[in-house]
Amino acid sequence: MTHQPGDSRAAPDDWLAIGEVSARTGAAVSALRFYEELGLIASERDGRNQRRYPRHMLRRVALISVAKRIGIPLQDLREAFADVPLDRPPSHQEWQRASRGWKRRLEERRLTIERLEAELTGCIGCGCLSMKACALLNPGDALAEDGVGPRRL
Amino acid sequence: MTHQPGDSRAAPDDWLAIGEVSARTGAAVSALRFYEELGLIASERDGRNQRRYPRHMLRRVALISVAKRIGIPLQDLREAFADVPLDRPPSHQEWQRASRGWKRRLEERRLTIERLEAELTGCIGCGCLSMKACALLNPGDALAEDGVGPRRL
DNA sequence: TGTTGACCTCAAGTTTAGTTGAGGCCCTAC
DNA sequence: GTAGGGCCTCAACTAAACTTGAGGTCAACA
Repeated sequence: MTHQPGDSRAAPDDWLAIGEVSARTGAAVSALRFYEELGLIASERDGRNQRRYPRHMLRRVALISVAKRIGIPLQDLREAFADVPLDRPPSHQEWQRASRGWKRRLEERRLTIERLEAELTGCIGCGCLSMKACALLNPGDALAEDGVGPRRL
Repeated sequence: MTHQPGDSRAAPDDWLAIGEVSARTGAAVSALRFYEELGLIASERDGRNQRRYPRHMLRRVALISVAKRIGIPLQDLREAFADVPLDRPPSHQEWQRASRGWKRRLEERRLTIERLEAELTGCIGCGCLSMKACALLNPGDALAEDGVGPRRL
């Protein structure tokens, strides 16, 4: 038979208490409850009505933390996670698909930063005193939009 | 003599009205007033008590917009701008120094993302089903901290 | 026995980054 | 001469992402 969250005979590490998840992921306990409210993560309850998390939830929390760090809003995460099941460990395929979506987002973000770095390198060279030549100030500059390269450089 | 903001004889493009700055930078008028309140930008007033911005302020606003886009909080921007004067166009040196500070911040951010991309590539390869090998889940992982590389990979 | 400690719920507060609205000034154009 | 546009201030509101606090349960430990 399978171990259940309320099953005291279950191996202690099969299901994690909220404090453990917090300790292992670095996310605050209150944040974890909040993510659950948003539907970003899920838990079962044990006999004492306490949350028990399956191990695969750690991965989700880790991704949420990282996304936060690089400024991706939680709403976007919901979409990114759309095809990854909450109630069971994702299959290889499901996880692959989600990972690829993630990579796309990360790449976009990295490219934005790389473009900006290139701009600034130009600025350092020229002192950026020439307002007309500064790509940062190009009106309607791609830096303020999505996915398109700067008009200059 | 130098043109002043209240000087109606000044060339029309020497000083910009808030609406113009908004149009050229993409920042909302209300956001510009807000940035001014925070001390991130500054303006003079013309004879009608309307804000007039020197051209070099466009560059600051552009940087603020970009920083926002990649998730850098405005407080950090204050520090980044600490050595760049508000009241006059920054000198070549001042701008160079600030630009270098910016580059450092951008690089950090880019590296974080690059590391995460590398992690995810690994995950796509392995399906990330092996919880013990997944660097994302390494407890106390550097991804949740500052400037230190991941323990794995 | 009692007192920690980890957990629970629900409501309210906080911070960041603004937006929206009311009420008003001044200039221009019909 | 009045309507509209662009600007002004100040106060209040919003949304995201949490945190904090009050009040309570349960189990283990001294």
